[in-house]
Amino acid sequence: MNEYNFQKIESKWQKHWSENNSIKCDINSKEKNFYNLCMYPYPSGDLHMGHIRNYTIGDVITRYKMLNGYNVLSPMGWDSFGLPAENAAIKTGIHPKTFTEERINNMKDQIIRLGSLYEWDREVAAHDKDYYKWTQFIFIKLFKNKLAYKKDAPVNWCDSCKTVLANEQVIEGNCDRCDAVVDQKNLNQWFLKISDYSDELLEGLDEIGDWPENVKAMQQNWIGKSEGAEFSLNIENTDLTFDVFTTRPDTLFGMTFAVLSPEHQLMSEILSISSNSTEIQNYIDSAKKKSEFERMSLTKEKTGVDTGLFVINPVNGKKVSLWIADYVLINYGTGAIMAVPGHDQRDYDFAKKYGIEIIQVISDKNEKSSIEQEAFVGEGILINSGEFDNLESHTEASNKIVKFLKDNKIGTSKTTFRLRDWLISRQRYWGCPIPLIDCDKCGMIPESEDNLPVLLPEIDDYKNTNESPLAKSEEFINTNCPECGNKAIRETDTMDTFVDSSWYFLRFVDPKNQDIPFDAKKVNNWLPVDQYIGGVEHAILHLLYARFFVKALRDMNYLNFSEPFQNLFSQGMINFGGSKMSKSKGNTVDPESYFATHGADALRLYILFMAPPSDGVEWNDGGIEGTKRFLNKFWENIKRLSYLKVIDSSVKDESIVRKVNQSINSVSKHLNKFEFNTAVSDLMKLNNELSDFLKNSQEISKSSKDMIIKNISILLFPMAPHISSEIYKNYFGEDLINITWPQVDNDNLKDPTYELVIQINGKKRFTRETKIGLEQSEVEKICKDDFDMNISDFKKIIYIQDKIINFVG
RNA sequence: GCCCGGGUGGCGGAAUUGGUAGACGCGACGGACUUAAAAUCCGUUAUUCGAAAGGAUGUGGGGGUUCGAGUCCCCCCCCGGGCACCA
Repeated sequence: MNEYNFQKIESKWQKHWSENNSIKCDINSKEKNFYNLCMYPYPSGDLHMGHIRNYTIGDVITRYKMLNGYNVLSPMGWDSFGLPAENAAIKTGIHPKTFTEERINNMKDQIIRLGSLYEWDREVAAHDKDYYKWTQFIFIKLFKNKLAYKKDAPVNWCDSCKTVLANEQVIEGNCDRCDAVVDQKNLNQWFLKISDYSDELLEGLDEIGDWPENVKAMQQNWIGKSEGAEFSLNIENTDLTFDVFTTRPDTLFGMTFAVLSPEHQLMSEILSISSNSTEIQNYIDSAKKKSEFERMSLTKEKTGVDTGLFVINPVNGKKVSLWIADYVLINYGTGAIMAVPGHDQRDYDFAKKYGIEIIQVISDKNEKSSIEQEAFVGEGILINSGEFDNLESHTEASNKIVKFLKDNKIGTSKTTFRLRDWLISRQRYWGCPIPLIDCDKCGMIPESEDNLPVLLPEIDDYKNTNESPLAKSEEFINTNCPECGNKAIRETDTMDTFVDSSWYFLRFVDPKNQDIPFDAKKVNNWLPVDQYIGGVEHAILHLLYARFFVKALRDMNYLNFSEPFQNLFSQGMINFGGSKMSKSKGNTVDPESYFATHGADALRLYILFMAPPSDGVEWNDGGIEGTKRFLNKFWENIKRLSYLKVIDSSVKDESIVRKVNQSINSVSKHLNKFEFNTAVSDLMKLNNELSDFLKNSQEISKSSKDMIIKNISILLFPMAPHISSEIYKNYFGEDLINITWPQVDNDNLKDPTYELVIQINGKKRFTRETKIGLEQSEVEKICKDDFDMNISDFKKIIYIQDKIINFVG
């Protein structure tokens, strides 16, 4: 054996795995299937450390499962539609397709260079017409099932990107891509009806397998279910009514005013009957001018205008004033509220500012329930509430009052969600064309399935003005209606790329199917994904949309399960210089350079070793030296081990063989629990033990030598597959990938001696190397003989076998 | 404000779930090899008192339970992430 030449070894094995189709699952198998999936990446061109961490973890799981006898499906593909390719095209004139595919090739090389095993025959790319044909197909099915619709809506418009953004893509009023301020604009847009599944998306989180609690919590927050009541208020002396939603029906008697959002549909009627119409019009105009962010950030000072009109409280007939204020949002609930300043802080602030009456209707037994300084939102009993006095808030009284509303046909119980429908239209070129046709006669008609895919047209200029660049192609726009054959116009918007990624994990099971998006039998056999691995940045958007897609496809009979991802693992971010690595900050660490200087195995080990994989962590350049050193020492140790004189007796090897067995035990446990950092440290410890053994030994038995080299290679294989494959091949002539993970020998786990801790009153006083399995009396004797202790002086002795003895007194 | 995480040496982090706190690695310091450096190897490395043997303190802070607490209970502080005028 020579020096550890990682360059040579790594390229040799990467070639070997590829040429031998080392990972090739039997898609028709029904037994021991394991679908292991890493989130497919946007092809930015270069792998960054986040990818490295993601794919290293994924590859550890793939290889570990393979050696444990699983039929592993491990595919990889590309989330290859999206803005960067298009922006580059505007700048350089290179076609987005050319640009994208160059980057895919580059990134694929790097993924292979990391040593990750993927079944590349199953590769899919969102921009490939063989893929987006089926994205369009699914969209049409959604449309036909009334889960896709078009409507005029105030949308988030980024004037820098010239496109609309989903609510999820607006971060504190700014575009999450370019950071420009997002405006409100009214546009005719496509939506997917995710709100139909609000309840199921929420409840599914309780039934799903192993997902990080924080991801579940984030989705719960996002869906934002709240239960309460809805009832209508009548404007005095008119036949105008509007609905209000409240989660606190128990405070209904405390309503001292009502508020409409400035965008409320009753505005024109109110303007026509209010004596205050000029002021109202001014207020509506000024609210319109404020961006959503401005409105939200002005949390301290609430503004509003009195309509001079009154509404009647339906439970007690009390007349209260009607206001218009922009602290009431049009797109939550009904866009109108009953205001109970005594028990809601926002209403309280407003009432104080405008001198509106504040009534207390809930009282606690202690003085804490005063409403002198602020609203009282705690629990208590109802007061000033007529027949409902003395009921307990919030639940009991709410139930009774809701029942009253129902019985008197005033209102009803109601559940409201924060989750809105998913806006998927993008006025962009590099995305999946929405396959619909607008016919004057027939309306919105889907392209006939035989004509799919609706191909992206070739255009000269990718810049968008105020509509999608697709509109620049006359050839594309002008078509015939699939129903009546008359001239008709194509939809020119493309889809949000999150649509592409909402079903790719289904296509992987059947990637070459020319007739349907995927075969139901195969998908039902392989899904849900057994292990999904990706960054926490997708905790809400991608994961929620994919869950929605699966539920919708299930209801359209394309599959028979409800959740796409049984188990989810979110790896933490790798930072550098205290913040997220990004090209604009110039604080990136390029993984590729480490392939050359340290090797993929050393990089993989360091990535795994640096921290628990779900934690965020700071990149430390010195750290990778440590794993490189470890691999060098490991290589040298195996070499020295192989040179030892072989003898028959294995008596002297017992201890090191037991250490190997202990490592089989601990590495297996840690891998099962995703504790890769401690799995690596187990192997480092074992390597140190091996160094010590080699320092003191000149000879070894054949069986011990084989046992050590064999098992230590297998244990290392999931994490550092190249070096371990090379060693295994050198010694046993076989491909490690076909070997079975070792069983723990439970009879040989415990060391024969341990360090007994002798405590007096709970404090450590002495330690002593001691045989395991001793009775208390034997240990007491040791303490007496060796440490001169007078046992009878103590009141109480606590003995935990093979651990500790504590003398109390 | 609400909901999740988390707080352990100079640093990243371990700790069999109540039983020797600081494994493993990085860094630092000392030594060997070398003309020298790198690489490699051997030591030391929580703080503090002590020449040493040895002692005291120590897991964000304060209380408690226990023979024994990083781990369990109560109160408080700080940091990271998510949501937020959501009625």
